[in-house]
Amino acid sequence: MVTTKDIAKKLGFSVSTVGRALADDARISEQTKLAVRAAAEELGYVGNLAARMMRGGSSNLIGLILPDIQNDFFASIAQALSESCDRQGYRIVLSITGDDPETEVRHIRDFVGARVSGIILVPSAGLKRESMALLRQVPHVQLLRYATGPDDLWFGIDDSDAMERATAHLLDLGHRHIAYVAASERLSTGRRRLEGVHNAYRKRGIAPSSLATFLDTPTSTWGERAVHEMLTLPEPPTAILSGSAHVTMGIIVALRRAQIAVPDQMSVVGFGDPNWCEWWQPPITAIRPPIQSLAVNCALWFMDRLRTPEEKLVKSYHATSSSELILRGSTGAPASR
Amino acid sequence: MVTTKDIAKKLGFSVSTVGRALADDARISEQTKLAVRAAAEELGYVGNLAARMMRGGSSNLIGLILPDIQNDFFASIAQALSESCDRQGYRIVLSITGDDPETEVRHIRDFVGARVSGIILVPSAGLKRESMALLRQVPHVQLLRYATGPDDLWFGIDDSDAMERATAHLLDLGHRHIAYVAASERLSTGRRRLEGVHNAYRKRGIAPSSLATFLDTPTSTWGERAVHEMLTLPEPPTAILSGSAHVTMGIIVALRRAQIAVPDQMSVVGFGDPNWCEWWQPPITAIRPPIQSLAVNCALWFMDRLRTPEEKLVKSYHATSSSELILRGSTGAPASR
DNA sequence: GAAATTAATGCTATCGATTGCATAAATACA
DNA sequence: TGTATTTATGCAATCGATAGCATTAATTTC
Repeated sequence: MVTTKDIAKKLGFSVSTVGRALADDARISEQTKLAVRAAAEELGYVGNLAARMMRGGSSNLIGLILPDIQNDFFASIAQALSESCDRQGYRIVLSITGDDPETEVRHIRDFVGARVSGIILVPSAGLKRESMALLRQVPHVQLLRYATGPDDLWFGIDDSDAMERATAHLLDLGHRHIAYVAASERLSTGRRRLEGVHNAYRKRGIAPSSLATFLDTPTSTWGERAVHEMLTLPEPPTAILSGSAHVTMGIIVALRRAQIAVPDQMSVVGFGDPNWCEWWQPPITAIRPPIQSLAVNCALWFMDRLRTPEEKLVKSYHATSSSELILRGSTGAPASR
Repeated sequence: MVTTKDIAKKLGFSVSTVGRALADDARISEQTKLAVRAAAEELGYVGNLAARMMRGGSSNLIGLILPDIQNDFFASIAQALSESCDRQGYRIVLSITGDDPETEVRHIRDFVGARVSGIILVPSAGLKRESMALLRQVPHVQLLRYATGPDDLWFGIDDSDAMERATAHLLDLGHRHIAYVAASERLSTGRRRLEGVHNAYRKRGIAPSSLATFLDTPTSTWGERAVHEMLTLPEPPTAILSGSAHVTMGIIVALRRAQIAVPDQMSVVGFGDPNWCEWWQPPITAIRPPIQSLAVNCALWFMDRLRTPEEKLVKSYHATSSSELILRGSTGAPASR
């Protein structure tokens, strides 16, 4: 590959002069700069980032750790982050962990090895001590999920509030037998969302005894299975709260297979609002988290932090944004029995 | 950050010894190795990739260029590629171009600057000369879309064959007035798919005069608009071929709004088979491209190529995999008039 | 017991870009 | 005309890991 040395040799200059010309140093004559730029262009010179980094420079790389990129939720985040970072010259190194803590450590280690400027992560459920130790070496911020151990910096959704409003909606419609199908409590988001469900009950003075929870992995398969299970209950629910879009899909498909009419026999509220929620028949009432703005805010804040001198850095920062509850056709009053 | 020098100082060894101990060099005594490893662990040493790269080493980074990560199609590719590469120790640097050639050049330039080991790209419609020149400096392979200019290495779907079969399915059902809604011919995939449609007509000796094509950007909005337009034709189609999943979504939503029954009044075949195709009512007949295996094959082939000595490299390689046509409920014989 | 071999480690140059400190030439000022 | 100043450039060290070539000590061989 072409180096400054090649350019220097071609023009009879020293590497210093070439380097300065390319950096537009004031000391270099215009004539020389033009010659150097022309030669660089001609030879197809592209500066070696590794060499630049060696001299204390930073890497313009930001590590992004996500559990899954096929999930619409995370894909939107990747898109928004990528755009925001791009605008400031940062590139994204992608790590897809599949929620596997081992993979997560490996990738974090590589990020540190590559001396990325920072790491934005959606931590896996079982974030390892080792990962935390590695993270301590690099500026980082947590997104969506929150794990104690790394720096206390977090951008997320007010999961509790969102879920509380969804639950309130169902309770206010008169539902008393509600099923909650979601991710296990191993994730911070799982815990918060369940908390929100309970809050809604508590604030209305309704005993949560009639709440049936189905907690496992947030997949459509789990949504389907949960529906089958809840239908065998002595007193089946009249409404379902879903904790994730994949689960919602599983639920509504299973309901249709079981020929249960939505919303007449069963109301459904989903967390997460992919396009098909609007297009489904009936359109699905759903919580729409502000993913886009969340990701953009996080990116801007984080990149600003990367430029902030050490002594001015805040130790702790939590930013929560609140979601919208989009009322559509999948919720209604319970059928009278 | 901790360097080999720090470890050396702590233990009273030279950096060479530390380096060799970490590299498990045979000349170093077991005792020393243990001491060095322990110290490295304790200090939280992570080798500096940049420094390693300076000495002719390669970067374990692979650049991935995609038009859009929110598209299910590309997200699956990213996932599969990421997993395959991970298994061989490669990390993915992500570039989302939004099909903008300017963004594409910038990202490719940065990839070259970062001395990535290779680039896997889905080229944008207007891949610039500058991009091609930069690509010439790095091993690369094209995925899905094919552009002349970069190396003649390509992994893709047999778009023509797939579309031909979908068209044949409709023709064989008796449809003669067919609408084809897809991406413009600026993309290689767009051209090939249209080619396939024509092939089906030709092989059956049917004049393609009754084929109405609606070519633009492959979005759901375009799908909706195209439906509105085709319904105003003097002789509206009895079947629609869609060139992308997004378009399919737009089409079926528009049809439902217009209260046109599928498949009784209108048959629909989509290119691309996201989950909801199966779950929609009626389930959508769709072409399922082997994205997963395509991505995995591409990744394995490419990483193997990265290890191949220069003189043994093939100059040209095209791999096409064929798609499946999944027959579901959205296609049927045309209504008799 | 002297020479030869092996084992364990150190010294130093290298990769490419950057930068402080010379140096050389050209111009300005007294 | 000689010194100060500006302008344009070169030299050499630096960043961290690696690898060829010493070097030293320990052990084996004849």
